[in-house]
Amino acid sequence: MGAVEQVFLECERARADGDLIQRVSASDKEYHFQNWVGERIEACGLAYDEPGRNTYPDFRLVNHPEGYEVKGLEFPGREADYDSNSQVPTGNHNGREVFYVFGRYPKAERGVDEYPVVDLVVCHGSFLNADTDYVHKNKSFRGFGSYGDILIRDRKMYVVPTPFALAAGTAGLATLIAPADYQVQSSELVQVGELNRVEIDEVLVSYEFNMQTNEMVTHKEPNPNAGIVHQFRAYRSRGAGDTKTVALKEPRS
DNA sequence: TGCCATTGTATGGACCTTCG
DNA sequence: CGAAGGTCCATACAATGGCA
Repeated sequence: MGAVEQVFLECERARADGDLIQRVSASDKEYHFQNWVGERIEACGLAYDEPGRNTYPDFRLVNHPEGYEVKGLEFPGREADYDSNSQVPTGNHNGREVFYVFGRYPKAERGVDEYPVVDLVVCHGSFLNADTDYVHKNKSFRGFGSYGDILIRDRKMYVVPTPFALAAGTAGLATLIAPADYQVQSSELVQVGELNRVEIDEVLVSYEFNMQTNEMVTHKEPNPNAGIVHQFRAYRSRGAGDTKTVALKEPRS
């Protein structure tokens, strides 16, 4: 069985069994859910490189060319998109397949250090962005301000639609979204939908910011992959909401 | 004078808050 | 609500300064 399949099924088992997320500290907003996913990978017996703060994807498997990027979201809360600061989502990074693990959990309550996973989506990175060529780079320069000593960071903060916003039928359940050509091996996985994402006609290649008018202009070029359809399939764990179908929502413009 | 420990700066991750 | 603006701070990397 493919590693993602194992990880997904274990996540769903843990969610359904009510294995709780443990808050690390009062101010922790990034490790609690990551740790929960780490325990799942561990439960699968998969070896991984320890995630650091600036590693991408968070968990990199040692014996499979595969990695998992973890995103925790409060529920109810922000649903349409998530901040992907300085990291464009991709389905392939350094020769590794990248899967995103989105998990939603209840809003933090004072004095409550354990809480359940409401729902989750494991999706291939290419579902969020099909491109693998773009290389992200932040640049900065000094010289701004009356004294010329202020540094400006051109820090691109990518804001990406969440799979919950992209695909209807994902709320309250656990869903795996994989490329259509991905060979599912586990009989525990039931297909619950097909999702086709179509590439746009023009891609953004640059932008300029005028600091006097605060105008920003973007420049586009024809997309060599215009019209290409990227096909995905949604799966659920057998018996766990496998009659509820998943379909792409109307895209936002 | 080369090595290492310490300090400083840049980068990146992950939310939160406010306003229209 | 969602978009824009903001906060916090852990790390990576660079610079500095003792000291054998």
